[in-house]
Amino acid sequence: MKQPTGRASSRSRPRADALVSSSYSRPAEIVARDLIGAILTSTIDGIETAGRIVETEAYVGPHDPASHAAERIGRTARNEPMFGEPGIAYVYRIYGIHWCLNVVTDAVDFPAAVLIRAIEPIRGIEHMRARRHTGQKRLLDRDLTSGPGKVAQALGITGAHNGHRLDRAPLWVSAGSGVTPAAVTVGPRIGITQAIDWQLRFSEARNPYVSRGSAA
DNA sequence: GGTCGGATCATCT
DNA sequence: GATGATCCGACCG
Repeated sequence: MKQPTGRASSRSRPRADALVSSSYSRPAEIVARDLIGAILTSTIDGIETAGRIVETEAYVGPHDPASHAAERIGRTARNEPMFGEPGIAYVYRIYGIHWCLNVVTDAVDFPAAVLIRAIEPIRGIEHMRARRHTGQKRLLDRDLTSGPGKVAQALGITGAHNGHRLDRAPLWVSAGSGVTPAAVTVGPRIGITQAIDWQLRFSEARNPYVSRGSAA
């Protein structure tokens, strides 16, 4: 769709409250820690939903054997966004069923990313419930977004958002109220078979919206 | 409370 | 042809 000359649409203009690109130009494990407490908002399909990030995982570079861009794999069509600009989304399909949202970090041509594993719903909760609803049972609030596949489904995130700059509609990250280091729990990543002892999962301590399997 | 298996497909060997 | 940064329902206790 063409825009009138001299005026960008709100869809392509950065949000004033969005985190700036330099926030992401740091090692993934630093960004992953800092994103705890930040706000993730989507306006996909005309529906606004938002949540507070409460759990992340860092995939720190080619030396990280659990990364989609590990050295042994190299640069491929799938992991290409991880080599791109810090602050863009890397969205991939897993198990043929679910979508997972990552934020690309560090530097161009250095593949690193932060997986958004869980958020605490803030706005559009009934829309999230409608998107997540599958069976007969009404989902508890804490089951709406307590896992990476759930976050994507609740917010309407799909492969269509792969490579999207996360400082603007329809999907962006903005600063939250801030979380002290003492309130962040660090532990091993989940669902991987390589580097299982690397302490690269970050979650807000005692938050009921973190995924199952998260350490106390 | 915990564990188990099926769903389902893009990606890479 | 095998695998996977997951989820959910079924079943057991």
